[in-house]
Amino acid sequence: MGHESESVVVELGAVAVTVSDQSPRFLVRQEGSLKAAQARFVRRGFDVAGDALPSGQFDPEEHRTLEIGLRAFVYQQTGVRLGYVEQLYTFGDRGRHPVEREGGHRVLSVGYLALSDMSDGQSPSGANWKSMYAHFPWEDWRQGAPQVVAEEIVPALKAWAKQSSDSDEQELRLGRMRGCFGQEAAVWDEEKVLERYELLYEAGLVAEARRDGSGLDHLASAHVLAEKLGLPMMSDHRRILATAMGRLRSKLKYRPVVFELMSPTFTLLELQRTVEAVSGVRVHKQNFRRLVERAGLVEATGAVLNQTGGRPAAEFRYRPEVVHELVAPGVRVSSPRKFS
Amino acid sequence: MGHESESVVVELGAVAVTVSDQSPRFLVRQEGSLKAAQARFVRRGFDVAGDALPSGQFDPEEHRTLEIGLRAFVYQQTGVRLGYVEQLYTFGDRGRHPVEREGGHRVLSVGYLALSDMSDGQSPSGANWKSMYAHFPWEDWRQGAPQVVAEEIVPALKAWAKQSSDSDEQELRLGRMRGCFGQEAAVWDEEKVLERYELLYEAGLVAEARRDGSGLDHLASAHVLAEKLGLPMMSDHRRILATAMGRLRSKLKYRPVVFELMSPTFTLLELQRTVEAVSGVRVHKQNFRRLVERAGLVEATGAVLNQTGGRPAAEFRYRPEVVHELVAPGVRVSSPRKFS
DNA sequence: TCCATATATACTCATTTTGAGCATAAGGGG
DNA sequence: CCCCTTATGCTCAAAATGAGTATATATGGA
Repeated sequence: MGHESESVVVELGAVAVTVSDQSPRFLVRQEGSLKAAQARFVRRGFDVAGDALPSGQFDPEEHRTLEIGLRAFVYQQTGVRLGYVEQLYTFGDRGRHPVEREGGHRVLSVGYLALSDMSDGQSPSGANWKSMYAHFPWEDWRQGAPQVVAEEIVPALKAWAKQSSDSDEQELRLGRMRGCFGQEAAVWDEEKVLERYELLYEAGLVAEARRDGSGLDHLASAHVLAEKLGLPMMSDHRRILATAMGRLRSKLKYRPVVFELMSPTFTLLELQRTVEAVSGVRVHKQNFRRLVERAGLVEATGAVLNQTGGRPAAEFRYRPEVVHELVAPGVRVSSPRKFS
Repeated sequence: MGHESESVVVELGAVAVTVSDQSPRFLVRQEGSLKAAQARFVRRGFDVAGDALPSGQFDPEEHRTLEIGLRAFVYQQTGVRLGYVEQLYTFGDRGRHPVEREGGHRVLSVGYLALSDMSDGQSPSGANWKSMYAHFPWEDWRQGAPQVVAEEIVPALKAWAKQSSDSDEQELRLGRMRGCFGQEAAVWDEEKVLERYELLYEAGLVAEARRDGSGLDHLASAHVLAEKLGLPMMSDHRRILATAMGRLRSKLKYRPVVFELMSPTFTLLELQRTVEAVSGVRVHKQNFRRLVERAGLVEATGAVLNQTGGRPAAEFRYRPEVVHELVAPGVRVSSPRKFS
């Protein structure tokens, strides 16, 4: 076993999230943005349909830390300078990267979650922000359960369950379906983004599953359905996206990370809309305000904004001191049964 | 920039945790357990005092997934077959690994957290389990605030704060001290294990800081203090340990992971003691029982155990079904003001 | 035997937190 | 001024939480 065979190429990739127009969005790589040196490595994946996350090959000579490398790639490929960044997960299963399938080096991807305020003109022109829910249409429950869940996903997963010859396995699949999509006794849990995507993948319903060959072609309608299940992405990037989205929704509740998505000052409704956009569920306005204020997360600037369409709103700013105080609470979303 | 310079060596390491004798413990590598092929790589770190976590170099030829490689290394080096495993963090800063300092390849470490039930004879003879609190004596608040906090850590951190020439920086340091160690208005937060270790490292108080050269030698008593601040470990393994401990304490509260540390059946007091051992705080017995039962985490087996020293206890088992039910809750620890 | 001492388990009670809704305030546009 | 909209203050019941009290049932020894 020579040293050569043991070496591994490390790819750094970012899911950079922002919220605009009440939609969570993430950054994709611009074609043509790659330096020649990187292009060879990165282009390989483009034979697969769909956008790609900004990413590049970690260079130990150039990058003192992984994060430094990541920021450089994102800047090169999108023009965006990242602010808040946290590590998500390291993906390393054989065969998940297109380069490997062609017999190249084994590729390890270190995924990052980044949060940015890209409101009004903060985003460089040309930065390409894609809607999260265009790729995960079943994740947006702000207007109630999305049609696609009841009309497409649940029936298709029931059919998939039936296909198993083992009746225990059938029950297991149905149980997963219920737990993931809030059917029957189960309740919608907005954090299970990854579980849901993986279930759909395993059932062969999303485009990537068919592309990767594990798709179930017995369903004649499979390709029609896949089109209703959101836009596919290059390689396993949609899975990475799902990981990021789940992590973000979860973190929202116990750390004050929403503020990384806000401009320096904001109204409480703007804050609420941002939380709702990310979590995909609506919250009770008065209780949200109570929670945020009681936790000491914000303070009024004193200014009043009257372009809100109704009574003018007080302007607030984040109070970063909370982090050093007693406990640092996040913004808990607790979906009310009825919408306000 | 040749291809060679861009390749990276990936190390897989595990913090395998169990609880025995009311103490959280973790697995360390046995010297002499290494295959010759690995020894060269791994031995480098041994010039630094302290134990090492089981770890080895990821081999893309041999290991289809990172987890498979990890399990193999832990088995080879300790004889333990891991059960529950989750990824912790990928460490990649330049200079953190001894091999790099000698001019070798850049090393990336993917750290894992593993949980095992190693009660009564489950652990292979020779497996070397070390007490967590021997390395983090300030983390065990089950008997109230540990002496070392008030007598050593707080004064030393105050002294460290004073040293800064900038008075803003002084205040910042004091604030971190209070937040980390629950002084004054702040409350002890058992999850901040990593923040605390990093603060002590930054202040040059732990042995590793002095070893790595960032120690503050103006304090004549520094090496005396370092001995009271727990056993050091090889390389940055104590930092990885702190990461694992913090993650575990946090996860305990929202996922039913304690049961990975329990034997198949147990009494509620045994379960409580395990939670307390890991979280390092005591909980109210009656309320703990109420929480666990109400959440449907356990069910009585019907058996009764009367070797408990008092009234016989009912025997319980974990009910894995909860995970598929409505919400999957963990075991929230909420330290009461007074101890029962 | 009977008591002291453990632990086990059931229940109570006050306080807080949460979910939900009502009511009023204050802008803009007809 | 009326009406629509959003902002903000306040109430209220239900649920969760923190802290006990009370009682049950073992063991070990006086």
